[in-house]
Amino acid sequence: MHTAKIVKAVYQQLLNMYGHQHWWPAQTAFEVMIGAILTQNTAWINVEKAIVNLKQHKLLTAKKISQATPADLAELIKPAGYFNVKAKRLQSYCEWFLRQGGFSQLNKLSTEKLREDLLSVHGVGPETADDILLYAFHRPIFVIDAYTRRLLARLKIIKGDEDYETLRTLMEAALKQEVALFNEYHALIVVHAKARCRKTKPVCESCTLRKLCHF
DNA sequence: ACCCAGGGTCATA
DNA sequence: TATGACCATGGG
Repeated sequence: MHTAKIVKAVYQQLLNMYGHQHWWPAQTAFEVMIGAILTQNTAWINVEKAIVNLKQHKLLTAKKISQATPADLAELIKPAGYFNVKAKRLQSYCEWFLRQGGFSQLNKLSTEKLREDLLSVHGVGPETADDILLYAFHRPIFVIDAYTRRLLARLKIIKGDEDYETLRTLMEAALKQEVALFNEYHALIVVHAKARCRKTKPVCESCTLRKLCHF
């Protein structure tokens, strides 16, 4: 299967184009987890505003978030959209996090067990769980998002309607199981997607991987 | 005015 | 199991 060769070549190309990204854009592992939930189907710029609000009100801890009223929490995260839904999700997550004993206890779990537990939390689906596993717990899990799916479809590696696990298995099978590599690759895919050709600029001149452009 | 953004859950057939 | 509705702000 030379799928692996293509996947590796794309990584090298993206790295040449954009350089190292040092992700996730957050100051602490806890902030990574909150951001992962807030960014569900939402532009990151809006998530940043919500996180700033949480910081300003000193609510960026598991205890504070779980103790806040849903209405107060919703008000602060408003810029991130879906604020009522996400307020509940943040609280479900923080209650679970505290119940499990926080990082000190969760770090002891195997990656498989931790993933299973994360997925059991209301509001945490596969991508959010994998964001958290990779960027907050530093586990070798490849994050699949809409950009990754489009990219693979564009490269004719997939049709596009495959399920999440199929794509994750595909990417993980093509690469060395290294946290740093998975971290960088997913970040590069997102950065490339953000820098993609716009409607106002149908041809991306600087893009040496034109076939990867999404528009 | 329209489209989409670093998804997930729930109801229906 | 497989679609569809729903959640909602903000920038292009």
